[in-house]
Amino acid sequence: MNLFQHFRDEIIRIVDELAGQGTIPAGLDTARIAVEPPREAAHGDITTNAAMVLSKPAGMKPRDLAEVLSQRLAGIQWITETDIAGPGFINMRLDSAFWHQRLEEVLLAGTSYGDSTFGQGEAVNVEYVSANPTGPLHVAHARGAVVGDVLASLLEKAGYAVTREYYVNDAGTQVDVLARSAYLRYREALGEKIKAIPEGLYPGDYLISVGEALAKKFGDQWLDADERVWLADIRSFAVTMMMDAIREDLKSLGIDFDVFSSEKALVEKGSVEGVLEKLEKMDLVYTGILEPPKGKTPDDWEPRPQTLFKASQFGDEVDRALKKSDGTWTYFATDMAYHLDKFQRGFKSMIDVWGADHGGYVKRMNAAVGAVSGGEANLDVKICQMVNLKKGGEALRMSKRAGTFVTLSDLIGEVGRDVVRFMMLTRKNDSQMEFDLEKALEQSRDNPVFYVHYAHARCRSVLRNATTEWGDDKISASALAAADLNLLSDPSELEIIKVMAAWPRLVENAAEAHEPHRVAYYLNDLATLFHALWNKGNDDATLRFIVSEDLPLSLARLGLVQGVATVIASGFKVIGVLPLEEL
RNA sequence: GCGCCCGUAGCUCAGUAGGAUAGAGCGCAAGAUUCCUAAUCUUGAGGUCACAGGUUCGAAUCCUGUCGGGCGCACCA
Repeated sequence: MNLFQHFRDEIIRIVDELAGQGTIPAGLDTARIAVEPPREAAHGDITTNAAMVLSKPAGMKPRDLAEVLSQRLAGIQWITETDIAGPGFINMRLDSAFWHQRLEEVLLAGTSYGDSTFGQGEAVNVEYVSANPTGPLHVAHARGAVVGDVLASLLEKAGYAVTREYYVNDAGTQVDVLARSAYLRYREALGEKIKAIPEGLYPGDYLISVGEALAKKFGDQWLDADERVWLADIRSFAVTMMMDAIREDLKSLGIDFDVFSSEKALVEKGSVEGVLEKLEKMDLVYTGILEPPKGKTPDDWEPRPQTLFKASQFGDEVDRALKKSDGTWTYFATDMAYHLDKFQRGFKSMIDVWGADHGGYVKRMNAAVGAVSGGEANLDVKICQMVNLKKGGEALRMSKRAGTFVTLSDLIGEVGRDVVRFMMLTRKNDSQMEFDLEKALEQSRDNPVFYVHYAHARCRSVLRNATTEWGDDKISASALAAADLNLLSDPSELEIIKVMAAWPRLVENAAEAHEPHRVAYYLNDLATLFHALWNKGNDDATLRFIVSEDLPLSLARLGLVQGVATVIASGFKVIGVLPLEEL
């Protein structure tokens, strides 16, 4: 349970009661009432701004209203103490038995602790990676892959019905380039000497095996054939191989999609004509000439009449082209059709995770979704800023042209899957990030992945030791849940339970804000508290987890340890990292 | 020139939909250590939240402008 939500419900009930009695006006807007942990632990366990946000509409001074609310709150179960502070905060303390119950709840729930019905089963589409099927994934894709995947897991945990989707751009000119590049390698595989890869084709070595596979399957039939003869076949063959490679890369990151949507299939189905028709009916399309971009006019700029979408009616700066000057669809047109397709599949809530280089595309896509859904659907685009790879403080230069760009599988090979996943969440998605390969492998406080792993391993170690001493049946999670947890009375023990009890709230808030990085920060905080508690046992032997001569106390403390391990495992599950038994 | 993102301790960054006295790690100084190990912890110093206005009970957070950095900027994807 989200305990803050619980007490918020209680406060709203009291407000209604007071309104019923005429103490305060009826029909006050309670939406802005928040129940939160206070910033300072000294202020209590929970705090509410209710008196401050209601004071104006209620026509009362904040502190007077706080006084009234506070008296009622003191009668609520588990609230042992209320206090009015500052401009009108109501601070409350909760009975320690309440916290012991929370620990019991953790132990009974296991890693499903924090699961919530907050999302009420709402369908959410999370689209991420969607890299062009023209080569292997590289480091820049890793961040989007992890952010999208963990966000999806987080939303699932918070009670949304999530679909993980990959949009395969298998219809544009870039896959023709891929086909031509593969054709070159095909001729190479049949014995022809290829000197330099011509400008405009993909030079990567990864296409050599595509050429070989083509030669093996199709023989020399296309050796002297015109492009029109082989283009479609080679294109689809190469795209399939690229997608297989990409799926393989994603699998090594532990990522699996529910749906791969093909741009080609969408186009062939006539979806783009469909979206145009829909827009025409709404009078959102016209033929016109766009102004040159302000300031810097491209050299080859010339006025061209094009089919345009009235994006400016939906918050974009200018209207956007749906057709190129040669009459073919723009990428934007197919993308619009794709998002309409998502909407028609029942998604009113869509999240796209994109790279920084697509930042300028956000407004028009939001405009597009607003238009095609008639304002019913919502699109949130998460832009992942660049990742600068470093090794021992020195920047690793990535250049496709020089062939030195680091692939995703290189990165995973270097530091491991779990480290990549966790490290990608150590920054907000819209902040740039430095990823130091050496630091990521260090076993120190510097490395948050290790630090959290270490806390979990320490928990497991203590539990193993206890099992040796007292046997398996006493130390299982369910047995520990039945222990007398009220014996946990040290402030540091209660403090760590309070942080565990905040996990359900964090899941809901992070899911609602679409901010998966909060999970990583939360785990780091929990690990910090646990390491501190551990060391207290070193300073003061009476605070150790295992006190041989006191079985009941030990069992209660082992319950705490099991709880910490459980919540860490629960968070790791969202991040997609396996907790370690030992290091 | 325009748009988006960012600007918080010496460095790298959080800041929980506007809350109380601004928070971590690293680095620096001093100390601790029989459960997983000095791979960890404790204490301390360190801040004009880029700058200037505004909104209100209350702003690092919202609005406007300025400065600085990143990404992008008819028809590519």
